[in-house]
Amino acid sequence: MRAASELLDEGGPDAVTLRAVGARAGVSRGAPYGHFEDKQHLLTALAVDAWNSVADEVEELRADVDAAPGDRLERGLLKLIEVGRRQPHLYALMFSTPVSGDPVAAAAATRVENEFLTLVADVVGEADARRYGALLMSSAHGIAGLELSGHLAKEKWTVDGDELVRLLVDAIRPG
Amino acid sequence: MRAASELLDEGGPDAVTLRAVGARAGVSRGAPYGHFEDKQHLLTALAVDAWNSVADEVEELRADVDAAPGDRLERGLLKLIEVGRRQPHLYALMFSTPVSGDPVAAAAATRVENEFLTLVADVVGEADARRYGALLMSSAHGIAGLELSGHLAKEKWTVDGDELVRLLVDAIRPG
DNA sequence: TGGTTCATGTGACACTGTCAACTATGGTGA
DNA sequence: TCACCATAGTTGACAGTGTCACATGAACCA
Repeated sequence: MRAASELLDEGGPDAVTLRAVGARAGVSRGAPYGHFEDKQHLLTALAVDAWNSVADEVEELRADVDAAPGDRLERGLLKLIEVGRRQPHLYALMFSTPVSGDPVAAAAATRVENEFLTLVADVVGEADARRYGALLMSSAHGIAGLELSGHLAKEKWTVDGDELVRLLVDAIRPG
Repeated sequence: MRAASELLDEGGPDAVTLRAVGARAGVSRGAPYGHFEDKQHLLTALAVDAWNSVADEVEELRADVDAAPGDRLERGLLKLIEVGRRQPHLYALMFSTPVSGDPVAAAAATRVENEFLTLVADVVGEADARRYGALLMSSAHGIAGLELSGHLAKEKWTVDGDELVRLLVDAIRPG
């Protein structure tokens, strides 16, 4: 598991061959089949860990009552984007694994969504939280995606991801 | 090429095996190597076609001077999202192919970006076009991505992709 | 006619995920 | 101490995969 996670960071999903995973873990190529039904299930397990990790970070951030609601929301969105920056392959995995079908994966993703929902509600109120929550998650995901594929070059757009998040949160604020 | 495109739509990138492409085109598995350096280059060629196709559609839409600038922008963003809905695998390919390194792919993507840029400028003015252009493309891409991975269920967020685009364009309008 | 060029067919290679059969290994109860 | 069992790991085999060097064949030009 740890071995697979390292290999994913180093060379992407294609580098996560069962041979390589086994070698890194000090076992043989067939060993993972004792723990995972499938290569896909192994990758899904990595994605679930990532979702839960993001949920933990946002949960911790939400506990910081000193910060203004807008700042907390901004930093929460950046937590997600930073996964894309630091572990691009893992990030891609989180969103390429279809959540429907795997209840465990769906639950982990729902944790993150709910964390964001309360963060957004603190800024725009309960009534509009869902609408704007969907908008913010979409936009944050899009920013991460465009950064990842190199379509968000600063010399072209004059802004970077962080500024876009700030722009977005400001635009959402009531009034 | 046509054969590869069909196979991509039917079963995703993994279905685009050289054997299948050859069979569908009536030739043998090694034949594509006369036309493409690599399987990756073949897939990139599909992505370039898709980028140019979107650019054509937005260009055509931009010529419709009867529509309000805001409506044109809205419909332009939906053009991109609709590729994600109708040809999810092709859409994924457009953004998984890194534009840096392949100048042809970069040029095709730049065409789309410039089309959107003028569309945005008609709404917010030249001065803010780049900023808001980046925001809108990011958000549209994020909406398409979340729809694709099933994270944008309407029962959860009470809105769908189309409404998010409308919300976004309204939020961008000056004043 | 002979020669050149180019698209295509073909066999081979190393590699992949997968699985059935086999082999430790470590603990349980008698 | 022994037999028993569950669990984890190994290993050989299988069907596919992308890739490439080489052979084939047809179309064109001198």
